[in-house]
Amino acid sequence: MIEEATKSTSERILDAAEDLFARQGFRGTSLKEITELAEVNIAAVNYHFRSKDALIRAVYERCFVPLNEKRLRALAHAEQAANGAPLTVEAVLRALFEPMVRAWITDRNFILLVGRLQHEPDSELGGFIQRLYQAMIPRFLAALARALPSVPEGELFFWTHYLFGGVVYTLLNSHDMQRFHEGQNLLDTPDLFLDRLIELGASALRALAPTELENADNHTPGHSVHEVL
Amino acid sequence: MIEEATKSTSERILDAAEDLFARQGFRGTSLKEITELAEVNIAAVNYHFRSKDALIRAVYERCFVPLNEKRLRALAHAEQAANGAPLTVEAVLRALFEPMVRAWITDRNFILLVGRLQHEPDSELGGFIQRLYQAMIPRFLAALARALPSVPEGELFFWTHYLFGGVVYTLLNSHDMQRFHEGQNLLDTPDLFLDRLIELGASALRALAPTELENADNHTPGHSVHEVL
DNA sequence: GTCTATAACCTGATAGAC
DNA sequence: GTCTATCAGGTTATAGAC
Repeated sequence: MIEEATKSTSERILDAAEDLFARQGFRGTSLKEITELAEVNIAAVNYHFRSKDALIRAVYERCFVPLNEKRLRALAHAEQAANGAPLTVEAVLRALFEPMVRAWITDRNFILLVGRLQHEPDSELGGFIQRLYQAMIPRFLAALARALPSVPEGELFFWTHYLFGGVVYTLLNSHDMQRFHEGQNLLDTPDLFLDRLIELGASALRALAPTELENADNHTPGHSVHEVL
Repeated sequence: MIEEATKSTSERILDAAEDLFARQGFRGTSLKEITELAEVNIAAVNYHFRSKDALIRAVYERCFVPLNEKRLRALAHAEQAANGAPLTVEAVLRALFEPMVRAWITDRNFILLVGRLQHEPDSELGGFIQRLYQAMIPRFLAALARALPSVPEGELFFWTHYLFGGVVYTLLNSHDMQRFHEGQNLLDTPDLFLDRLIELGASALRALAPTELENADNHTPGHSVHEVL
């Protein structure tokens, strides 16, 4: 996020745009502000990117593509370790949530940009991001369905989406913790937060199938996706 | 949301502003758009409200105050029914969530406006809304602490905030259900959604206190706050 | 590739007639 | 209370010199 002299003009523009879009939104940020923060000429945006809309898409692509790759790689890695056996719910949720939480630690812009997207449901940008997610969701849903075969996929999707939303909201509104309740909170210890989150999420999804036994032999709650990244 | 000829100019402006702010944000909405949708003169905004900022606060006040009143009234009603005994976790969560879900059914602008606030953390508006919530949170936290006395309040707040966030995200991104998974979903049956949500949330909060027994005598999962409104 | 200059337009806010 | 007219400034985008 810090503009270095070595970075190219287009990278400096992307850095500045990411920062300002995250904080102020798309419409709330002018090209003038972006180019001033990036310390480039105002005309450079229209030269390197075609328009403001194209710049927005470039910013999102740079954020989302690597994160979704990490998630899919973490899932593939867990499946490889399971050696053909169905994954535990915990393993699937960890592959889904850990990259996002780790990204949040190093770069809080990402979660802000995710939040911004909730208000662009019909735009061209929304469809663009939708395509990115649509490649990921079937993979994770299939893994969850193998972990909990007796739960209808529709319910699995609905409540995993709910749990996912809680993570986004919690990270997005992390200041609420200091604002409304003094003292330490779980976000100060992301590893502990992840463990508790996965524990809570897994028990919630398991509760959808009261009679489900599920194979618990390769249950590794402390296992981290961190090492594969 | 429908402009009627009988409504006053300031009400027409508030309706139009609420609609456009919800869809486009504050910075993304011009006074010209608002006055055109409201079918009033452009100068009327500065006459009835002092400025655009004051209009935004008026819109939020009109949305938030009644909802928080409903939540507090539902909690007070449940406590009255419990006759001095601690409430169940379910009863507290229902008082917290039901007014929001019911508001979402009739007016989806509200949840969009809530979402917009996540990106105004430092502004004067953020502080304004914070004061509204700050009146509510201690009341609900106290009720939860009575229901689960062995759980530290910090953890109760953190995970209730998480569960709350999941509701906001789910309602805000309700289109995801149709987008990513065909067929019926829980949001088509809000009463069932509420029951499942409260069930899931209560078991999640109870899991924070493994040794907790808790009084389950006035446990009424199907009880609705609807009748008191 | 980078700059200046400028076009064409929209913004919030206000003054003053009715 | 409601209107027109207008202010000073900001907006995206582009044309053309270097």
